[in-house]
Amino acid sequence: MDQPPKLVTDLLMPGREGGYAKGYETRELILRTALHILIEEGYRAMSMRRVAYACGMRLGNLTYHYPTREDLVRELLNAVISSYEVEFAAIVHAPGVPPDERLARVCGLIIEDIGSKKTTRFFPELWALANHDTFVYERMHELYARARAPLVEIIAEMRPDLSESARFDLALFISASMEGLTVFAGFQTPYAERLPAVEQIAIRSFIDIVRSFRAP
Amino acid sequence: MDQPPKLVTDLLMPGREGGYAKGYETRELILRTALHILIEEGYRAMSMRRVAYACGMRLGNLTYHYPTREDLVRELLNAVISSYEVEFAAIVHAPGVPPDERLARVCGLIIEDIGSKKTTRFFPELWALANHDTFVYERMHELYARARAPLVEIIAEMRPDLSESARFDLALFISASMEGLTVFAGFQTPYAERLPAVEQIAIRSFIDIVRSFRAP
DNA sequence: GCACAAAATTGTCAACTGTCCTAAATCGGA
DNA sequence: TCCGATTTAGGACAGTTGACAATTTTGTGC
Repeated sequence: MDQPPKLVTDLLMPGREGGYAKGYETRELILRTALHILIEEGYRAMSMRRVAYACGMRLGNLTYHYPTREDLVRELLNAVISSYEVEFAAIVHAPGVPPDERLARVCGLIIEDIGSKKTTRFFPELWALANHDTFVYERMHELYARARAPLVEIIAEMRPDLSESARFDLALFISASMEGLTVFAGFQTPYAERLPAVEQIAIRSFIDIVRSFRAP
Repeated sequence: MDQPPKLVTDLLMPGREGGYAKGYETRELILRTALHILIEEGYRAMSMRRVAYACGMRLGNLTYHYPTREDLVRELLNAVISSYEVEFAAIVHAPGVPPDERLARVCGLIIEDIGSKKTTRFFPELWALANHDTFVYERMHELYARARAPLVEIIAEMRPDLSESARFDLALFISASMEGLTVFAGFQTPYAERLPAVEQIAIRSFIDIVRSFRAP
């Protein structure tokens, strides 16, 4: 029932500018620990002290690196979101494959990622936060805009006859549709074992609707 | 930019058994206020004192009706989830309409509900909570199972040739697909104004995939 | 080895949290 | 109207929270 070991880093630190190497490592430990608590016990449990003690350090030390809780949350989200952004950037460039197949591959990757513990746990927290925090809201939708971009491109190849707006709506639907699976077929959800079957349905459905869509 | 006035109650109190009418009204006020805070400011802001003072009452009074915070949260979720359950129950029974049309109607209702402030704000909180709280997890998936039931029925009418499992997977995909729209095209989200367009795409896509699905 | 910045530690602060308790006020049925 | 059940007020409690100041330890570059 455990998770396959993830080779990809689930957290991308911003480049170190000045400061000692040790401090940089400390900050990475802090963010990694904070993420761990967020995933395992939720946002409410992710207090400054909780993070500090889980790091084996004192509160004052934590507040030295991240003066306020808001600073910590901001940097944590930035680090996690950045890790997705570099992953997506790597996927976009895969030429010599027909667009249908590329669409299937991209969607397959995204849906399989949804089955991972980190994604299943992290994003619902993010969605909830985005409803009440402007910074989270903007950063999150910035990420999703990047994640949608490849979809829009592929759809444009498949359906050059469609308007830009229609293509966007299709990509939006496909993207949102996949994200919705998180709650129902994500890690340790009731229908986690149906994820592969639903993935097949989803991909077939997406290709169909892109091929057959007619503007109203 | 405001919400059209909702006539349907967004919170269904459990039947009053014993006690004075006053106490019953107080409990309703408490739950309604707690929901309001949850929607407007998030789960973290929904503290006992915050709820009590927003109700214009003292903390001691709140803890009389809901001794612990967990009691309050449990009852709040039950009340909100129940309101959805009675709505769904009303929709199920609408005979004399072809299944495609019924599928379109049910999905249309659900997607339009996703555009409401209450739904857009409440459910992401629920999803996040469900990841770390067994009670919320079970109650939430109980709700979704009921919400999916009509879909499964309609799909069974449209595709009696399919296996039970295949029908379920289709319903699961359709249901999850719609829920995913919450984050992107829900109330005051970046693409809220695309919700009607995406609704058309979604419904067409759902009917297509149910009609054309072939077991692997 | 020195000087100094960076890092880490300790302790304190007011504010807030959930829970519990008792006394007073209020309500509804007899 | 009166009495018991129900509801409310008010306070006390221990524990937690985020923020901050003062201090010591550590590491780096010269």
